[in-house]
Amino acid sequence: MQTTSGRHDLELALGEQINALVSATRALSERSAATFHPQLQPAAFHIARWLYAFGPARPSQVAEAVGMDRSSTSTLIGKMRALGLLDASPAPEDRRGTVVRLSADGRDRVAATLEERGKEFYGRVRSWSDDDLGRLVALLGRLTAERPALS
Amino acid sequence: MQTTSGRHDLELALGEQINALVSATRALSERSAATFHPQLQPAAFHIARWLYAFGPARPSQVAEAVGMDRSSTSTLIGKMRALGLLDASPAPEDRRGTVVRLSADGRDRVAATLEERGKEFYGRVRSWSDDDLGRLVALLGRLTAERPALS
DNA sequence: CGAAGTAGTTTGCATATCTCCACTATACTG
DNA sequence: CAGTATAGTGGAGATATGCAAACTACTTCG
Repeated sequence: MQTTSGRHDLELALGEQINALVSATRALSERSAATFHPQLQPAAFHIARWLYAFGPARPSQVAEAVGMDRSSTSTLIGKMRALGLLDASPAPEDRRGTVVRLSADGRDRVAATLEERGKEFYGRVRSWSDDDLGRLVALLGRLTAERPALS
Repeated sequence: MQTTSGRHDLELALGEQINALVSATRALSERSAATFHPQLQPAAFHIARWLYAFGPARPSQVAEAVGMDRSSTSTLIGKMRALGLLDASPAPEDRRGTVVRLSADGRDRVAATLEERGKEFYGRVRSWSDDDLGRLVALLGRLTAERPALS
C-alpha cells in the first residue's frame, strides 16, 4: 500500500482533514476576531494573528498572506499602529517599504485571544495522551514551519 | 497537579499551531471561496465545505457552526439549492425544520476546490514519510471527529 | 384548547471589506 | 539623467455580511 496512489490518497486525506479543522474553527475565529480589540474591525485580528504566527513582515506580504487587499491591510495596520498593537520600522533594503511587527501589547492580546478561544477546543483533547498531543503539535509545527508559498 | 503545567503548555502549543495553520490557509480559503461557484458569494463555500466535512445538518446548526447568522445562511442555502448544489429534505422529527445535504454535484465541486487548493499545500509535505503524513492525518481526524461543541 | 416557544424565511438597514483608481516616494533600467 | 516599475497610502463606489425585527408553520406545555 506504499504506492504512489496511496500517497495521493494520503495527501487528499490531509486536505480533507485540514478542511475539517478550518471549518470547525471558523466560527470561533470569527467570534474571536470580533472581540480581539473593541475598536478594531474583525479583519484586524487576522492580520495580528498572522504576524503572531509568522513574525514581522512587509504590509504587502501580510496582505497577500491573509488574502486581503493592500488597501484594507494598510488601513487596518494604520489603526493598529495608532492603538499601539503594531510597530513599524523602515525596511532595511528598500526605503519604499516598511516592516511591521506586533508590539508586546499586541502579542499579549493575540495570545490572550487565542487562549480564550482555545478553551473551547481543549475539551476535545482532554482524553488524549500527552504523547499523542505532543505528536500532533510537532507535526503541525512541521507543516506550518515555512511561511505560506503563495501563488 | 504539577504535571498539568506541561499539559497546559502542550494545549497552548496546540492552539498556536492551529492558529498558524488557519492563518496560513486563510488566503487560500478566501480565494477558493471566490472560485467555488461563479454565481455565489464567498461565504457559500464555507457552508458547502462544512457540509462536506461534517455531513447533513439543519440550517441553524450550519449557521452556528460556521459563525454566520441565520438570515445569511438561509439566503445562501436557498441559492445553492437553486443551483443544484444542495438538497433539502424535511427534518424527520420536527416538521418545522429541514435537513440540507450536498448534492453529488455539490460534493464534487467542493472536492475539486479542495484539491485545487491543496496543491499549493502538498509541496510542504513532499519530503515527509508516508508514516508521518499518515500520523498527522489520523491525529487531525481524531481532533475533528466530533462536530464542534459550540458555546 | 390556547399560549408560548422554536425553525426557517424574508426584509431593511448598518457596517466591513473589495475593487478600482490616484498619488507620493523610492527603486530600477537604459 | 529620463522613464518605468514598485511599496505604501488614501478615497469613492459596489458588494457581502451582520443585526434586528416581522412573519409563517409547527411544536410543546399548561
